[in-house]
Parts: sequence; structure tokens; C-alpha cells
Amino acid sequence: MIRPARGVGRPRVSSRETIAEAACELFLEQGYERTSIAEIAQRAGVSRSSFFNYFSSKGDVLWSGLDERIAVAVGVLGEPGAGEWPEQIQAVLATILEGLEPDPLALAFGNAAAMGLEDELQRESALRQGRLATALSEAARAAGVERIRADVLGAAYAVAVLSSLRVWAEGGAGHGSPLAQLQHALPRITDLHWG
Amino acid sequence: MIRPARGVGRPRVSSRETIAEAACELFLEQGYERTSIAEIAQRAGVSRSSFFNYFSSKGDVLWSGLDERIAVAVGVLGEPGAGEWPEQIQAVLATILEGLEPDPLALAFGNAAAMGLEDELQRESALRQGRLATALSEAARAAGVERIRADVLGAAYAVAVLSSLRVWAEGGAGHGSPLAQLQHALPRITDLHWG
DNA sequence: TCGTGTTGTTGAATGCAGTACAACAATACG
DNA sequence: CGTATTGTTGTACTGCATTCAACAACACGA
Repeated sequence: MIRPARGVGRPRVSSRETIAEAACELFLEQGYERTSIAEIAQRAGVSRSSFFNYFSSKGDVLWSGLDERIAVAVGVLGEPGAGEWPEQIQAVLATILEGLEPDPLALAFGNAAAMGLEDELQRESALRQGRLATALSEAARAAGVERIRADVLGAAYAVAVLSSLRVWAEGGAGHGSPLAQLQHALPRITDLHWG
Repeated sequence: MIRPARGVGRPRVSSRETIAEAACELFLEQGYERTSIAEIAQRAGVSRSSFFNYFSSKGDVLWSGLDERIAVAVGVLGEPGAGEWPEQIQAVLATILEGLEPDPLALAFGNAAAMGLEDELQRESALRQGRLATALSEAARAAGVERIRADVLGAAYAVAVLSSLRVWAEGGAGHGSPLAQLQHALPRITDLHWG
């Protein structure tokens, strides 16, 4: 994590927010692929080296926010007994989307065409979906659910989370909340627990 | 596509099979990440440039076989009326795994640890799963299924296909067939069509 | 036999992502 | 004022992927 500017050592000159803003501007102006890290750094007023002090990759600018939330959720799902009841699982999933504000990722979903991001988003979304699905499946299996059913369950929940996020972001990320979308989707999946 | 060696023009010196074999040898010896395209080309007896005449990337060596099958399936799913009945969808999915023989991808699944491929496989599997899921969801929606249910349905079917492939390959890819795995998984999902 | 068109091979050059690292700058603290 | 700590920067390097021009090997017809 990034330490506070005040304290020991040289204070930071920039911030994740500043760099992310510069990056998003460029993504909108000329597309994601056509924007190099060097350009982002230049617009943000730092060196290319420093970019990597704030983000580990270009994609990290878009995904770091969601990734942190997913990592927390995956951690919780790994604890014993986390997959016993549908309510438990659904509560964990809610924490992923809870209080989510418009961020670079939401902007990317909302302007995927302008940024030339359709493929990239599909690709990276699938990765997060897979991560979540795996954790969910393992939690379900630990609770005694048979493997294939657990896989289906995990995939269904994971797609619901990512879909909710996408729908919310495509709508402009100003109106409503991704949680509302999720609450609408979850009941359909609950049936899968028993069958 | 690659044209036959006999015909007009200079005949090919190598083949996808030759290069794929060289690549797999190196993957097993020293891992996937640690193997550069230059090394693969050298072992296969061609230049680095020529590698790209046969494969579009290092990952393509592993995935081109499955990608072609998925592309066909996605094309079929895009035709009108392709998602009307569960039997239709399941028949299309069967064509993806039908007659699949041990190939670089199966070898990779079976030796993921030795090749240091766990992350890469998770990542790339998720991408294919997402592609399939999208096509399936759209076919279901075209058949009148409500959106969220269609998404869940598509995700469930897609994970079943990829899981079947993985289970088969992890078992050595010699015994059984991935189709058998799929036949075992599909009935659990059929319920989702009606709810 | 000799062009000619077609196709495959090769090397060189380029741009970009990501990593490693050493030199240097700016702060707090004793 | 020295020292430890932390942030910034430039440089160099590896590797992926693309582009392009030059060249090589074949079939075919004149």
C-alpha cells in the first residue's frame, strides 16, 4: 500500500488519483491501446519510472479498485464455514459492490467504444469473474456441495456480480448503484443451492 | 489459414505441429514464462520471424486448437433460433469437445505446475469461458430468456465446457474423453432453462 | 530454358510493457 | 549538521509483437 505523504522520508509528488485522471483523459482522447505509459506519466507530470511507483501496470489503473475488493471477498470466502448459507455468500458479494463510486473502471465500461476497450474489458472481466467463481466454488464445496454444482453456483454468482457492475457503469455510473442490480439478480441464483 | 505445402509458391519448411512440439518440450523443461519465442523458433529450426508465420503469439501455441472450435460454436450460436431448445445448445457445446485429442493445451493442463502455468491457464481459460458465455447468453436472450437468467445460463454452460476439458486434461488426456465429462455436467444445468 | 507470379523465409528495425538498479533529492529526527 | 528513510528519475535490459524489404524456392507457361 501507499503510505501517507506526511511522515518519514521524501513526500510524494503525485498520487494515484492524479495519475488515474491523466490516464483516463488520454484513454478518452485517443483510446486505451494507443495510449502508452510514457504518455500517461508525461501528462501526470511524473517520469515513466514513477508511474510504476503508483500502479503496477496500465491495466492496474482501471482494475486496482475492484481487485482490492475482490481480494478481500476471496479472503473471507476462504475462511472456514463461509459458504454454509446462501445469505452468507450473498453478503460477501454485496461487500464487493457496496459503496462503489464512479472510478476509472466505471468510466471505462461507460465509454468502452470510445476507448476501444471492448476486447480488453471482456478479457479482464473474465479474469476477475474466474477468480471470484473459483473462490465461491471452493467455499461451496467446503460446505458439502457437489463439485459440478459448486462450479455452476460459483460461475452464476460471479457473473451476477460482474454483470451488475457493468450494467451500472454502462448506465453512466451516476444513477442508481451496482448493489441494486445485484439484489435483483441474486434471488434467481438462490435456487441453485438446493436442487 | 495455412495453405497446403504442395501448390504454387515456395513450400513450407516447417509446420504448426513441429513448432508446437518444440514449444512444448521447452515448456516442460524450463517452464512457460521462461521460454522465449526466440528459443522455440531456434529449437524448431526456423527463425523468430517464421514463428509468427505459424502462430500469432506464444499463447496461440496452446490455445489455437480450442479457439477454432469455440469460434465455430459461437458462429452457430449466432444464427437465428440456435438457442430455442436446451438440446440445441447442448449439441453445439458437444461439438467443441467432440473428438478432441491430446494437444498442447491438454499437455499444459496436465503439467501446469511443471510449466509454471497455473496463473496463465486461469487467466486464459477465463477469457474463453467469457466468450462462450456471452454467445450463449445472447442466444438464450434471442430465444426469449430474460437477461439475468440468460447470463447465468451462459456462464453455467461455459464453465461446464471448460471444466470438462480441464478435468479430462488433468487426468492425463489419454483416458476417457472430455465429452463424457460434459455429459455428466449438462443435466444439472438443464433445470436452469425453466425456473 | 527462361522469365514470371506466388508464396515462404529471414533479418533488421521499431514501439511498447515491464523489471532492475543505481544515483540523487527531500523530508524527519536526533 | 549528519543520518536514516522514502520518493523520484534516468538508464539499461529483456521480451512480445509488428512492419517491411530483400531474398529463396517452387509451379507454370511461353
